[in-house]
Amino acid sequence: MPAAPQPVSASDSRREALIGRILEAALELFAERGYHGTSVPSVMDRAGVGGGSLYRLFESKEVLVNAVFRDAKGRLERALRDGVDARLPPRVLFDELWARLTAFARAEPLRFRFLELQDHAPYLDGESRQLELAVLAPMLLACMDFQRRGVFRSDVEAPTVMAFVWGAFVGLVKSERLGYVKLGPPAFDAARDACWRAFALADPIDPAPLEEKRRPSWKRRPR
Amino acid sequence: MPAAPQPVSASDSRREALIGRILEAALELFAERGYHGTSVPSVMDRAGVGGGSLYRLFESKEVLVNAVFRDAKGRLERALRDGVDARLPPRVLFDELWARLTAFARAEPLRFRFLELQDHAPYLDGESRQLELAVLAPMLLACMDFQRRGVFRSDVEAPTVMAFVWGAFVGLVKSERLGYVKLGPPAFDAARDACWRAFALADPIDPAPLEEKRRPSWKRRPR
Amino acid sequence: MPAAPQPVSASDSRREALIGRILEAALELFAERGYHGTSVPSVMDRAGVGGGSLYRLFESKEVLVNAVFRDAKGRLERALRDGVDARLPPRVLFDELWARLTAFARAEPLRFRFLELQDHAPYLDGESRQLELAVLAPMLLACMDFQRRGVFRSDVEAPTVMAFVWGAFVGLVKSERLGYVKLGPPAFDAARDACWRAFALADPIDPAPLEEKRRPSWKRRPR
Amino acid sequence: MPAAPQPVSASDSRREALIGRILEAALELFAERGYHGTSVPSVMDRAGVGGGSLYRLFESKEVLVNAVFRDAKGRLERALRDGVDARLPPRVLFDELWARLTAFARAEPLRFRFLELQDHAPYLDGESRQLELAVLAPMLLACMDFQRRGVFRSDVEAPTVMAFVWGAFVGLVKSERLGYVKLGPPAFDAARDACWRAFALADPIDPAPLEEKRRPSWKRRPR
DNA sequence: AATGAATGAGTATTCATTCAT
DNA sequence: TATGAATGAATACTCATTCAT
Repeated sequence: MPAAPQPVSASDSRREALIGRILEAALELFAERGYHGTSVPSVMDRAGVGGGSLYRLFESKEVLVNAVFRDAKGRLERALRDGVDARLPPRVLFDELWARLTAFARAEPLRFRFLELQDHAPYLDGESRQLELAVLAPMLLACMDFQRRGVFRSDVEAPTVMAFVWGAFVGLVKSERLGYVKLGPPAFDAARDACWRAFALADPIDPAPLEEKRRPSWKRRPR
Repeated sequence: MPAAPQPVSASDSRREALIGRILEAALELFAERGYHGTSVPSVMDRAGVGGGSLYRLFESKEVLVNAVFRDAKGRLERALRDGVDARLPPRVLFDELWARLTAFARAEPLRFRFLELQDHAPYLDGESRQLELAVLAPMLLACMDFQRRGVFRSDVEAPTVMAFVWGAFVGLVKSERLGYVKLGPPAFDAARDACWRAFALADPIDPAPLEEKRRPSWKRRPR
Repeated sequence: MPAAPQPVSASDSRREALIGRILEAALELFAERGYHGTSVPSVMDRAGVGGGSLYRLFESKEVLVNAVFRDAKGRLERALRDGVDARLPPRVLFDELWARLTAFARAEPLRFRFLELQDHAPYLDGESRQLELAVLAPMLLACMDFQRRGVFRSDVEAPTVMAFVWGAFVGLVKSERLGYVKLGPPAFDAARDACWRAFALADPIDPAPLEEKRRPSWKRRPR
Repeated sequence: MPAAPQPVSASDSRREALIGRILEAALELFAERGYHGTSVPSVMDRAGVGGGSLYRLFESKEVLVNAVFRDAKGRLERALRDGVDARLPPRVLFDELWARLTAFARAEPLRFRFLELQDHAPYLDGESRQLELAVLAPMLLACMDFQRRGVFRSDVEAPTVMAFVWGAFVGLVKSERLGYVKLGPPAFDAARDACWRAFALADPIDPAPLEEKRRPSWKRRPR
């Protein structure tokens, strides 16, 4: 089960390293200044590569930003999905996802910020938009499942719940970045519980005892 | 009680009209493509003015974007604040603010989107940032008041509550714009109730009977 | 003998005053920053007139600079010519002209500087260039006369003598403006004598006794 | 003794050539139309380079004009200074300098004209102004030396003598450029002698016999 | 393969000039 | 008559992209 394809030759690995440097540099700049605010030469400088090399690997600025997007979105997707057992008890599953999201935002602030900035920007291509859905889909399914099982209320549609929860989380992160609040683990936990209260039906099915099993993946770096 | 100063001459009113056209054109483009993605000539074209005119009224692109920001933020502020009685019962006050926010987002989608794009972007000047706070402050005060009076839980700080609620709302609006969900009044009401549940203490102080008085300003345009 | 034409009506005199203000403002700016470095709006501002007025009186920037040039050159011409008796003894005549030149440069530094800057600039029209000659002609005639009468050497042509003397004078003034030297009347007198020595034949025809009659018009302002 | 550093690579020499072409083009245009009258695109066109290239080598129009100035002033300085023996007999030294100045003005009319246009113009930077003094200093020293040794009169200060002589020379050159006079070697020699007479004391210390040694470097191109 | 020199279309901004009021 | 709002061509400068080395 090769998670990452092995480079087959020295030159391949050089190529990979170069791509990595460029993607990293581009991420930093795009996240900080946005797509239009970032010049290709500034990416070259930061990555320490010449113009020709960059353009051999990415045929245009648009292709580059899409690559950065797919890389970041892919990492987020894996961070949320890998090794999650959808059959966990709802509350545990919910907490697990929230914890993973928190960990990702903490470990990869630039990627998180970059992804926030790009909501269907016109320079994103079809494939990138597909990925958007790929990230949301499993969470959406879980949400629908919760509703079907009576864990979540059904007075709002599942996508709306998703939008709400995702929005609330982004709001917290953005607010911290702008310096309006300083958030530690307890605050994130409280926010998580607030989300749960917002949509959960008061249910004896999902009782307090689960409390001990929570907080499972607090420090893991998804990178 | 003249809310807006009356233009005292024909040339003043022409000037106002021109400023209005430019601000409108700039808003549309900035909201759609962002600051760096919008060229000054494109604003001229859309506003139907020559280059010199725009630069007589706004001395640079930065001044222009700040003017658009202040205009939009000011409208939002007035929409949220004008005629609100902070002494209403908590639940009624909360619903009122939510309704006003909803109405603003509906009536002024471009302005709302533009404001969401700008998170303390480096081209906003001091005065614009002041306004940012001016909008949040009353809501923040209400939130702290709710906590003090035991209406809201106190396990999260008020700014965090604000960030959460604001983020959730933005998440909903953005999601609708991207076509992920279609939201009608009932969905917004449900989201409002979800927010309330997220932070309210189950309290007999704020009893059900208030229910009848809700939904007060559903169609008002905040302008 | 009306030197300046009398304005025949109130509106004529307003017109004259306006023209005067514009010419003055333009002179100051052109002298300081040159033709291309001076914007028409800056002239309007300094003169305190609207764009339309300026363009009614001067149909273009080129026409304006020519008017300034002719005004300045005309003043210089009159300063050098009015009331000069070409039949004075050579040395006296020479000293007289030098004194007038000095007085003009002192009294009208901006005009002098402006005139220095414009050597056949391409925006000067035929009439302006004619004036150039009108200023030089009498001096040139005097110079040729001196040569004919054996007062000046004849190993250089008269125009060359003129160029030399004029250049030397401009050199002094420019040098003072740039702060390289500080020149008082004695220095100008010494320079005058140096010029004389440069071209005069040691002649018993022009003996020392004339000394008393010199320095005749030291304080007159040619304006 | 390598006067100019050898380009160490092909790309270095291409770079030098490009810089040379740009400086040449800029010189021609600045000399003809002045700084403000010359557009950067016109320099590009004349040099046959694209916009980016010019701006890679010179970061702004101001930097460019300073480079042209320094290049021209440096050439003039070397033309006046290289291989001059300050211990030559005064008259011989004076003639030598005059001859070099003449040769420079003949060989490099554009550079001479350009330098004349710039009188401490506001766009010249500190380094350029230093150079200004570097050119004048040796001549000034010689002049002061002449005064100390009783070769030149002392009724005017040395800087004034310099200003006079330099101004006279510029006057001649300018006059020829404008077509007022046509100057050959004899005319320049006569002007030189006029300058000498203007300031020299009649002295037996510097007798006629030196006459034969004069006119030493009439055709040398200063670079 | 990799560089960075070179390009030229594009950007923000200014300014000579016109014209409605 | 006089103003200054309005224009649009032109300017200094940048940047996405190409290509010779």
